[in-house]
Amino acid sequence: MSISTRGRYGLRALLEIAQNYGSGPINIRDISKNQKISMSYLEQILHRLKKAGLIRSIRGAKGGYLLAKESNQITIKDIVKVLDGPIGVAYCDFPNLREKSCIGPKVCASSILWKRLELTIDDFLSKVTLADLKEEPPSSKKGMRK
Amino acid sequence: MSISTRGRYGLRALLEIAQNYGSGPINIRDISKNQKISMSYLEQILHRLKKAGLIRSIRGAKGGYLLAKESNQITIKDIVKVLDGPIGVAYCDFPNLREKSCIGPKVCASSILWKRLELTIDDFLSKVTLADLKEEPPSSKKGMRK
DNA sequence: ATAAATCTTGACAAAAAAAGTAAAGATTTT
DNA sequence: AAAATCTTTACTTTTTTTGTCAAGATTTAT
Repeated sequence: MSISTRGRYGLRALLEIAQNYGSGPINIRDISKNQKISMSYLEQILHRLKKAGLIRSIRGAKGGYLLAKESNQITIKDIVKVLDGPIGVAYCDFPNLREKSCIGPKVCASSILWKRLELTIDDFLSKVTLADLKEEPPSSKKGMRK
Repeated sequence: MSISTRGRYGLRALLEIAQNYGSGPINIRDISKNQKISMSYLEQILHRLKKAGLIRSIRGAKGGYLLAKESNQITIKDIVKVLDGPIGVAYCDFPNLREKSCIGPKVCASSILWKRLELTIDDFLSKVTLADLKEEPPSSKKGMRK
């Protein structure tokens, strides 16, 4: 009942990228440094996020990563789904029974419970976007660090 | 983001025990047969549930397991907690930094998110009890409560 | 054009967690 | 006393997670 480190790292990387909006693409090396995640592992994670259409990349010198959509269009659910797989809390414990598709009402009762839990989580995660978590842009009086 | 098989099996075993209310204790062998879970594994699971005070056991011939409380006093959260451990969706990724307890606002934003998710799940699971999932005893009409 | 920076991809390995098995022992009822 | 049943611990296997490594492809700046 927990989020994998891949999921957590992915969210942090995305926040880093989102934060950088307006300063052009941010490269893996910087994300790695700021978030203390190894470059190799980051490559894997970012590749998944890219394949899923959440970010896009620019190659070559001065390249890096950018959000593929506005940060308020990217939900946490999207991210978790890409990095942790679908939310599936539990599937039927007897998917392969020939005689009937389900062993009986007791099992069904629990299956239904897990399904409802899944929907609850899903609902929560699809209502929060990257924008909700993003720091305000460092425009005003406060000195900004790069 | 899923329930372990131990948790799922445990819930099913408990439903089996709850179902049997009024017919005295039910033994491991029967639960094992009905739910298709190995006796050895069940022993492990039931022992945890007993230690946690959710069920009690009667030894010797004609012995078996009983709920330790009314089925409406046992929440799914109780069960999951015993079998899957506490819900903890995610902890701080940098618990050991000496300088400060947190690396910065970006990390905090995600930590807070995971904490809120945790509370959401927790809330859901503590509102459902075994009684809500239990089948009606065979004599009565088939009423479905919410 | 070329070199350097950067993303891309696939294979592999170490570590941790989950799932399950086995067996000897203790207790109680009949 | 025997049989049924729960108790407990140790161990093994399997799966998942968490990464590392390395060669390759692409693009930009000069």
